[in-house]
Amino acid sequence: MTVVTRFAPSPTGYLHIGGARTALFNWLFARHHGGKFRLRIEDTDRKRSTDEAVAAILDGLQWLELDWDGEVVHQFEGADRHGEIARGLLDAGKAYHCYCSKEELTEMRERARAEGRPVRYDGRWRDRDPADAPAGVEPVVRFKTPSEGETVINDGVQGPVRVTNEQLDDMILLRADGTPTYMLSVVVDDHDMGITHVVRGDDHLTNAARQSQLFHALGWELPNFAHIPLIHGADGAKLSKRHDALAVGAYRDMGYLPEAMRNYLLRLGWAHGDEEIISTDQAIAWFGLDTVGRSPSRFDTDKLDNLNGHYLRQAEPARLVELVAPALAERLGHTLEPNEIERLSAGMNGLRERAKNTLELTDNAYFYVAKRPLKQDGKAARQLADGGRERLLAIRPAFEALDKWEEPALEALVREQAEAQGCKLGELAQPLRAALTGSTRSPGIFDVMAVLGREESLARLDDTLG
RNA sequence: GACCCCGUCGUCUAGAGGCCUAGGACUCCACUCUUUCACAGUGGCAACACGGGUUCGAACCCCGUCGGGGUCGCCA
Repeated sequence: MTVVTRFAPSPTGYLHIGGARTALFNWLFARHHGGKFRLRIEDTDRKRSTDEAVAAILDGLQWLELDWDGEVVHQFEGADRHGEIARGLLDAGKAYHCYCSKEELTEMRERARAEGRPVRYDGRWRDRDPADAPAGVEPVVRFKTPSEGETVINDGVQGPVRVTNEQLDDMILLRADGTPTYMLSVVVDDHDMGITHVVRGDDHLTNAARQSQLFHALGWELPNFAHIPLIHGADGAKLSKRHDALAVGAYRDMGYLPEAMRNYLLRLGWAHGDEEIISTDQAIAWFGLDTVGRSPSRFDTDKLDNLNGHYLRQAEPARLVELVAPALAERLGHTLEPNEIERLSAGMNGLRERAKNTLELTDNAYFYVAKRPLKQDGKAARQLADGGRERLLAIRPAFEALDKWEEPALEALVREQAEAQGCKLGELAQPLRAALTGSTRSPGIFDVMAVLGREESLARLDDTLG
């Protein structure tokens, strides 16, 4: 059997962290088994679905590099097919028309709640004579839920979950306007698309019982269900708008790398022994539903940052330059010139060691392309004022005379000069850093000098000495 | 409220009856390295929710309590 999974978001908002992880698990599971990963947009609620949301979801998935197989399925396009299925159920006596008004339903629920009874539709139209139908009321179609026995979901993550059937009321299949509901559409689509494994959030667990009843009524084979625990905010509550920066796109904007995001999301609810840094290939090889945890987890930015820093240090300089270039260009007011890009590329090795996201990387990289004369920050200015300028002045000729403007030679020279001046290396290196970078924190100063080159280095030096 | 799920360091987790005086990672602290900041390395703080069973033996099995979460829509 070829494994077919799907990610089925509803396009009512952006792709959030929880959805992203669901997508990741589905993707990983499919890739692990050499199967298919399908994407289906659950847009049966016409009022709330938007094209912008669809675009945002696709965009988020693409950023995370979770590629789907085949065409994107838009659920609503199958409305006719879903309607047919519902009518078939009606003909088979497995569904019926219900003429309850919304007011009636609200009242029913309120009374049930007040009396402490389970809140659900009481099935009042289930066996009623259709001749009783009030005139002018468009009925909904409800599914005749088995009233006795229990429904057992053998969940791939949660294990067997039993729900007594009397707990489940007769769900609506077709709305009064004839459009299918989600409950109907998922079942039909999952069947039609040959979905073998339904991997989704825990919040769908009870839905699985209802859906399983529909599968049975239709005589269709049940897919394997796996309900993964939800991700909560740092405060332990369900992820919501209060927890800012939920959209995966927001993480991209905050300078996170997709591979870091994938690694982080993977470790939320899933583990492979003590492994922490897991490449995507390795994840595909190792991933399985059986090792998915059962308890919800909290989103922890610190860990994400740490992982992002790790992947940043691994990233190719050229790629990082590309990521950093737009923001730098904006700050500079012009698109980067070839020599600037070259300088950034050369400096990236030292730069990427010191940033945990590309925003920080951008800030740290700025001095390489900044126009002279550089502005010194407070601490840097102090370094120069506290005798630093004099010491630099004293070694300036030695720089001028240096043969090879390369890191080892530069370092040797400064060490030599420090000894000659009878000062510590730092007393020379720090003012140098202040003059060349405008800051007291930067990559190794000899690295910086080599990247900057003789001409630029001396020019920056003179800016502060003159 | 009813039903369902969950409960190991602050966080993510390993653990599938003896290998556990509970391991790793992040955070935090100290030290080492060091021209700064980082990185890296070393060390440290820190957990089996509670109460009963079962068993020679329980973080692991059972029951209860408490706590957290989810679902109860003509939303998905």
